[in-house]
Amino acid sequence: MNDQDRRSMPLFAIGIVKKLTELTARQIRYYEDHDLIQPERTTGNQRLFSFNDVDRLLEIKNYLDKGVNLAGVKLLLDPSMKKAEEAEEKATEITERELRHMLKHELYEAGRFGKSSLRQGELSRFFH
DNA sequence: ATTCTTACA
DNA sequence: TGTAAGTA
Repeated sequence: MNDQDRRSMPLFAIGIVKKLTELTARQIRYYEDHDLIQPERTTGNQRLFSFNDVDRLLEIKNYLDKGVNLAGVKLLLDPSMKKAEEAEEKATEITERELRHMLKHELYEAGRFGKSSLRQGELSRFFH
């Protein structure tokens, strides 16, 4: 078994994830409803989160703290966002005034790092 | 004891 | 988002 398999392995119940991310169960479930994460389910319908899910939630939390709304976070975490211009259009179209001003410039620079660099540390430094 | 869904403040 | 209710 390789690292990727390990990172995507369904291991933690929501109670663990709450402690790890300091998010409420309400928020975690809400983000799932909005397709920002897709945790596995046990036979009893209980959510099981992987390391990737936890990292993802941490990133979501960071963006949210920076003032980006769900629509914006969704775009930032979307693998299809390879070009800043593309994301910029969608962002301004969906979240209008919220992201338009702030995200315009920052997404442009962030986009220059490409998909693989759209991770926690690297991109977050653009959001001040 | 925990988590889940639904629904209302 | 928080929280209450009724379950699984």
